Amino acid sequence: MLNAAIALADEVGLDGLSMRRLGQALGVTPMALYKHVANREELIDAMVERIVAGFDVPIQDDDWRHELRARILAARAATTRHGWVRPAIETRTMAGDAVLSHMDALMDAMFRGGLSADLVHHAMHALSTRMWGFTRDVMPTPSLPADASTRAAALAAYAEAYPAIVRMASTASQAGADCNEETEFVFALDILLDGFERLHHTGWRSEFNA
Amino acid sequence: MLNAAIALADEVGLDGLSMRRLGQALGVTPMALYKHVANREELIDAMVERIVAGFDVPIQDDDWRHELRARILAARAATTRHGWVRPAIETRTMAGDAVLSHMDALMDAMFRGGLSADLVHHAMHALSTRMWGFTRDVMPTPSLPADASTRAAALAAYAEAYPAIVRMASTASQAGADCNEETEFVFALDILLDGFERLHHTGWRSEFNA
DNA sequence: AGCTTAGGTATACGCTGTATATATGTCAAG
DNA sequence: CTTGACATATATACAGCGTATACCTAAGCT
Repeated sequence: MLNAAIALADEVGLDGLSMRRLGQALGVTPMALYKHVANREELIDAMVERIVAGFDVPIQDDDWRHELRARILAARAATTRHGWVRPAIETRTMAGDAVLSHMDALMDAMFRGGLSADLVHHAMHALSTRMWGFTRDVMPTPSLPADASTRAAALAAYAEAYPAIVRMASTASQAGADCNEETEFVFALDILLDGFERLHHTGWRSEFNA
Repeated sequence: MLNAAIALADEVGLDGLSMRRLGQALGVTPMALYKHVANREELIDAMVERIVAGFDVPIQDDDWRHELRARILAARAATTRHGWVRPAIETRTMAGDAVLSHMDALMDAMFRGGLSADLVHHAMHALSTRMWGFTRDVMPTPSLPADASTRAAALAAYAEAYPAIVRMASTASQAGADCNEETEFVFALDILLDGFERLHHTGWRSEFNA
């Protein structure tokens, strides 16, 4: 049943995963599902646990920075394979075993690297959902009309109202293959990891502990 | 009507804001709302625009880093006053005028600070929803039983399964007043801004542009 | 043989967004 | 003063949702 639910969610998304549809996919009455799961939320909990438990982390004993990176990129590989995982994780209200294990592994790596409990704590918050390998993308901006004549006018009006956006959007880097979700994700992740490392080396302490 | 919708959402959350309830709050049939708004999504769009347009940014011409910080903290002040804004922004599929203006202002500050279009582009992605002043918090972990005897056993089992979590959770910093959403937000924001600045000074370029 | 129990079914309730068709009240033009 | 247009509110209805409740059936154990 979990497999069927995951397959269905892969196909129709989290919103499309209704108890009725899942029942239909299994050739069973919707209410039959409630013999296996208390309610829809619990079903989604179990689906998330299944995915998180399956994170494929490459074995390596390297420094903490590399381990964190590897674990998070492993999470990313799994969570991007299943589009529904993002909204699912974002709406979970309680961590399950697999979720706790992932978090524990990240924190353990930092502890082994010598980071203070203080810094580990803040680092986890700073990572936020990035520890699961995803971020909300910046909101999509309206696209220009296809028609050539109206397009120029629209672009001009656009450049007047939002000059910085247009300036950025018209650079080669944005138009080129560089604007890639994976690249952006790693860029931000490395800034955070660099930041943690720097604070660690300079003996940072939170105000509360200073 | 927008005011009523915002007031209702403040009270019952975004999910609680149904067309029927809003109609009731206005003493009007649900379908009456559709004379003013195409559908529920468009209503939420308008609500978000209203909030974003009301960001209260303190005037200052300082360096780009301070301006970004001030704008984002202004956004945070507004979006945390209304709990529904987070889920609302996260589900918007297209940026409106106010949203574009906010993004434009952030990018403009960076351009005036001399950052390359390349870096500005990546920085915006790295900020992600943080540019609106919020982050998903790390998932809540189960709390220990209140009963003293079972509590000790639960804690022991917990420490066995998730040693790093327990180690972190049992430090003073976490138990104390330091674990504060605001503090965590600023901590992560400053790491990102520091990172942008550092990359700017060392003349970073994306691989694509290298 | 009889009981428990796991699993499936049927029906129904209250909730959602919204399509469609109809009514009302205001105001400008003839 | 009437007439028609337009903005607004209404009434009804449909398809979907999660799930409470009650019932049934077959397998397994004592």
